[in-house]
Amino acid sequence: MPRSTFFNLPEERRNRLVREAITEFAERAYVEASLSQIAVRARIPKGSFYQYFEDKLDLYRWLLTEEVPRRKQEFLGVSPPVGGFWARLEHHVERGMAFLVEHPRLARLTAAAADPSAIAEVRGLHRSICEAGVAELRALLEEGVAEGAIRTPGADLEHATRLVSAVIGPGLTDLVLQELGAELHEVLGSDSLRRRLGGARRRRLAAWAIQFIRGGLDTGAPRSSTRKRQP
Amino acid sequence: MPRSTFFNLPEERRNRLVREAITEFAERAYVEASLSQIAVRARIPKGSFYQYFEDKLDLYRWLLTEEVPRRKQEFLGVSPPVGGFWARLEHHVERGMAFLVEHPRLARLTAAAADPSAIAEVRGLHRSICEAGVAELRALLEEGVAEGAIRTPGADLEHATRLVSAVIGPGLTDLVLQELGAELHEVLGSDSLRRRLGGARRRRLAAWAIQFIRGGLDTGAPRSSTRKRQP
DNA sequence: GTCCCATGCGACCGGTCGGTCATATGACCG
DNA sequence: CGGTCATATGACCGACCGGTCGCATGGGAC
Repeated sequence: MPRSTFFNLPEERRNRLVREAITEFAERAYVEASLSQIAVRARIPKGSFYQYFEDKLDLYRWLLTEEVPRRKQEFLGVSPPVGGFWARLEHHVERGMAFLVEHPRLARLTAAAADPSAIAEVRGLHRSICEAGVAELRALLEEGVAEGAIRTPGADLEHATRLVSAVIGPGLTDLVLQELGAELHEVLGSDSLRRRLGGARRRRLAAWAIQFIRGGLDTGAPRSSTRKRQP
Repeated sequence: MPRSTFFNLPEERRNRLVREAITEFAERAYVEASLSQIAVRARIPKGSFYQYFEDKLDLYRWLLTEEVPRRKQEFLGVSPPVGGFWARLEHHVERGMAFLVEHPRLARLTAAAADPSAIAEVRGLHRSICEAGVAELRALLEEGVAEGAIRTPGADLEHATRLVSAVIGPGLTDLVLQELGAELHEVLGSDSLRRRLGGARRRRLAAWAIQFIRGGLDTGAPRSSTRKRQP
């Protein structure tokens, strides 16, 4: 966690630091990212940085576990659970795409949890973020089971969650980039791409993905309901 | 490409270098990987390394585009196209999982194509590998369309390919790791995990994944067949 | 023998990194 | 005013990196 001095910082200075840190960690993996560069770009002496954070990992961890999720929540708002399960899931997916389009750098930081790393602490951090995401999705799918929208029996819900997670994570990201006709790195420089991928197209894509997932869960799961769990 | 001196090397020395390079690049992303470490572990002076390769990227590129694909082909063998489309796809998926289980390090190098990188050349290399993989899968799915096994009209095949790719790529990898109860990094140290994930369980998982994909393609695609392409 | 040349080799180079430390600054207190 | 204390600062540190360079070596050609 940041030191108290960080939170006492004049707002403009603190914002500069956070903004440049997000940019750096969005464009470069943890090891590639350079504190010196962040400091220079934020016009904050490196010595001062260490008054605000314990070290590089402290900053990274705070971004991934506090700042980015906070901003994501802010963007998503509180979405009241309206409509049937599939409509809710579709809405969830569409909002996720909207976040990717409106805040590419924040979305990239969220996705960084899937990056490999040779540093054990970073791996652990990424892992915990991944698992939290999977748990959230599993809870959502469990609602679908409870409502009878999904016929998957409990034993396979874990597997189903993983596949669905891959579809709405890397799969949809890939698809969105394809639609934009751009690479991730080009997209990061832009603050907002809403002009290139508006709500209508996003909703069409989301509906399409939901059809894919719905079909997969409907026919895929029940046939393997008799498999045994590993000991 | 490696220099000619590399291919003239005594076999044992060359194998040591290749083995240690594969290990290093499997465990660490490109930027994290250290030539010095590879050289030390392969007991080859760093000066000598530069007799064999232009630079670090030359080695990495050769591994990703030549050596690893060659070994993968060797492992997969020439699989004659027998059975219907879905049976063939299932076989394809099962063999992919087998490769992951029997040669985790090689499989990890193949998957490295999805890693982000701030180095333009590395990004380009990764991108070309990814696109090649997608093209291969698309060709396969086109067979399915030709045979009438998939009802997806042509316009959406590109999108469908991307989602299927996410399922059998990151999705299945995640699922396999879940089955193994291990993290990727733990798995890399082992040469073979066949005792922990044998053919029977692999086939069950593959069949499960195919059901998921089949259901997704059957119901998901046709409904959006009327959408317009972007200008 | 002597020359040549491909290859082996490790000390060395410039550069960047994450992180530290001695000092400077300036607000507040007596 | 002098003293104290939190904070600001940038020169500096040791480690490591990818890559180079000049010398060593050794097997033919003659």
